[in-house]
Amino acid sequence: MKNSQLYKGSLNTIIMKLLEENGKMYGYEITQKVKAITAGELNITEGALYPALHKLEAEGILDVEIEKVDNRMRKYYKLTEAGEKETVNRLSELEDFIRNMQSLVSPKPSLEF
Amino acid sequence: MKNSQLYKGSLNTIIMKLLEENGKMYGYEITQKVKAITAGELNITEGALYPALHKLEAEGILDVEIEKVDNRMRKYYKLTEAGEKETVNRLSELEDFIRNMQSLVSPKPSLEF
DNA sequence: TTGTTATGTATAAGAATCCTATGTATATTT
DNA sequence: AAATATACATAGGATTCTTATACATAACAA
Repeated sequence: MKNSQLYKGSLNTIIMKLLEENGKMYGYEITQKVKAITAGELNITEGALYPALHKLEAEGILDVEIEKVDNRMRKYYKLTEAGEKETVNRLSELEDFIRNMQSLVSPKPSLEF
Repeated sequence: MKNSQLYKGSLNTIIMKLLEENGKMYGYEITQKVKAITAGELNITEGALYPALHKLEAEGILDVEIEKVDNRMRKYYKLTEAGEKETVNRLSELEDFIRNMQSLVSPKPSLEF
């Protein structure tokens, strides 16, 4: 896992965005989707994912629905109504964050020349 | 302070980038610079900043130089040679991070239509 | 002159997030 | 038969950050 510390704090936003986009997903599916989208660069560990899902559920952001596929358990998560609203906020925060980090890293050249 | 969790893990990179750009800076100056660049959106707390500076110094990333200005103490930090090399890596990681987060949030539209 | 704000550094206690390691279980591939 | 993939779960520890507190000087406002 080559995850840098930078990803710390972004897991909830990632989960919520993927659920907003895909309707419902189960944990293992989320890890694979993230790996695919980031070309293998970001690997979400189970030790981070499952507690995060449980917490989001406890907070009323996610609903869970258990299915049995191929004799194996799957817990499908989807956004609640409150979760959808909160997702909008989180994505807005993410945009601000990215914009601010880019400002810090690529400062606008001054116009004195 | 309206800092979201997203900034967690990015403080070291921010400090190193600012020092790379400005040569040497002291703690309070860093907080003000960040506040200015982000239009007040990111406020670095002392409780986060000073331990971070001390750790970077202990790791050999930063050198410190104490000055007395206006009867008040200032501790100027600057990158060591190792620190400059490490800064290149950190900035590269930050670029990857931002790119990956943008991929997750703004998925490329599929071309099937 | 007295209080507040700004400047400047520092640390302790706790919260939050994540990683590592481990555990359980079934299905598929080698 | 063994290894890998699928699928969920948690305990222990590391790391990072917030909150609160502390000390000290300078500048400004009431």
